[in-house]
Amino acid sequence: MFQTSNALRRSVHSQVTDRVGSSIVRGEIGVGETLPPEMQICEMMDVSRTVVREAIRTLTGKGLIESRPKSGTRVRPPEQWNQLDPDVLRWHLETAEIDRYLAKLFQLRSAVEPAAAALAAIHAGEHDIARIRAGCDGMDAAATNEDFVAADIAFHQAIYFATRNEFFWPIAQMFEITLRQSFTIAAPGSHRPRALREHRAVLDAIVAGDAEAAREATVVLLAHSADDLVRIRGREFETPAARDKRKR
Amino acid sequence: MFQTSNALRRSVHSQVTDRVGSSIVRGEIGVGETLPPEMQICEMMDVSRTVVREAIRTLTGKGLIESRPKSGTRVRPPEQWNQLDPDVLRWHLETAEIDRYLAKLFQLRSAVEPAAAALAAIHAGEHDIARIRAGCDGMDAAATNEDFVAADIAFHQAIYFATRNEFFWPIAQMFEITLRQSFTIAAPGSHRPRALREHRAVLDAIVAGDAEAAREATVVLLAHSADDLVRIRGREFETPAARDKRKR
DNA sequence: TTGTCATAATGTATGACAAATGAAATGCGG
DNA sequence: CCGCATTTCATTTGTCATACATTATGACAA
Repeated sequence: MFQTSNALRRSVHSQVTDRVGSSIVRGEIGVGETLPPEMQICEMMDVSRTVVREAIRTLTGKGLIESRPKSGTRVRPPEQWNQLDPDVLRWHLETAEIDRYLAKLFQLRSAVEPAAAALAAIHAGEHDIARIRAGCDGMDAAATNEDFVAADIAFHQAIYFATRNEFFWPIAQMFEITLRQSFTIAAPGSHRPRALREHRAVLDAIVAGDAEAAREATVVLLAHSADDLVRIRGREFETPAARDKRKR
Repeated sequence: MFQTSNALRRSVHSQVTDRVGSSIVRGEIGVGETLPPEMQICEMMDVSRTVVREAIRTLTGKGLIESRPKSGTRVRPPEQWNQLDPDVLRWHLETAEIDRYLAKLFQLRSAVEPAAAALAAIHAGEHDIARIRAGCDGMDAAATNEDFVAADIAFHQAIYFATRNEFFWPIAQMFEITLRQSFTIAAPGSHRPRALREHRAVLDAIVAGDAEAAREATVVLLAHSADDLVRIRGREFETPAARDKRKR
């Protein structure tokens, strides 16, 4: 391991994009403020203006900043960021408040994944089902915890792709980044048998083409997953339903 | 109206980004194929290499392409595109198959918005509620159909922001683009009273802090909205539940 | 208040060189 | 003469430097 994952080898403008983007997301620059003029950034990071401009272009494309002649390049309000962009997400995860972000992502997942399973039950083709089944089998055969997590991720991703709805795909992409973190911490080996059973239930419902069954099975799966997360990492991972139940 | 919306006045690299991105999304270049060398694009569009490179950088940031020295710039598989990116979405909507894309977006909306309303019921602050209420009032007071749609959009957006979960925000952003199209076509004036009543029901549930009620009210609202879309634009807008019901 | 202008920042153009890599050319042993 | 490894070459992207164009801000003056 000579490199920080895949960050060191990359091109110069990627590194600049990372440094600037990261400092924006972690709030070092503040909404509405302007970042230093391009030439000044060039000097600070010892790169050419070409590189800085291409980095700025990338960040503009992600909605983080907007620039005008004379007035400079300003940080846009976070409501306009592409929060689902993999890079933006990664910069978020570098923050100290990882648990809060994982919890919020789990909220989104809880909203989307049952519907994704229902759509998968309707639209999945042979290839899709093969991929989902491969995920199940991989979880079954997994020797190490790492293999188990990888298969688990593949399973869930396959469901998103099986919706045949491309707007679900980037959400799956995103989960790949985060599930890897939350699962490795939150999946105690003792729960594997139950997890496996619940995954197979989702698979069966999709194979049968039963949308409602697939939705319900996914809800159950996520609820138990949330229970684990609550137990291990705290109440932030609670679903609204569970919260209501506790409050009463 | 001297310009094609806001496309003509913009910077040169934005225009190049649009042209290239659009032609990729509409499949003129094909997955895995390489687009022409930078210099060639420069000649074709009569711009400098600086501009072309910045456009390519933007598209790379959206996941559409990846480039390597010597081998050129290739189109990545659509699974890796940031399909929720506003630009990518816009390029999609230029396609002939608008209905299919609107239908898919509605599927995502049906999945996300009930959960968003539930979260809003828990987390909304005074400011959030004021915005949601303003949306309702705006719908009530709307003279023209355009005003009505604008208020409607503001209402739904406010709910997404009220979740206090930034990962829901870009989805709201996206809907702003598309709701404007589907609503203007699919909202017959005769249904306004019912729509207004249902919107107020969501608002009331959020104000009361009742997550489950907010979810249910949103489900109802969306179901009726889907009915309208099905009636006007076709079966593609059907929800899975409605589809099951019809099949039985 | 209004209009004009200087100024500072981004936007665009051009030319040169570095680095990487795929493919052709080459050399060697069989 | 053929097959395989090696080397060389050429093409394309990546980076740098410089110059000029464009635009909007803020100050100044009528």
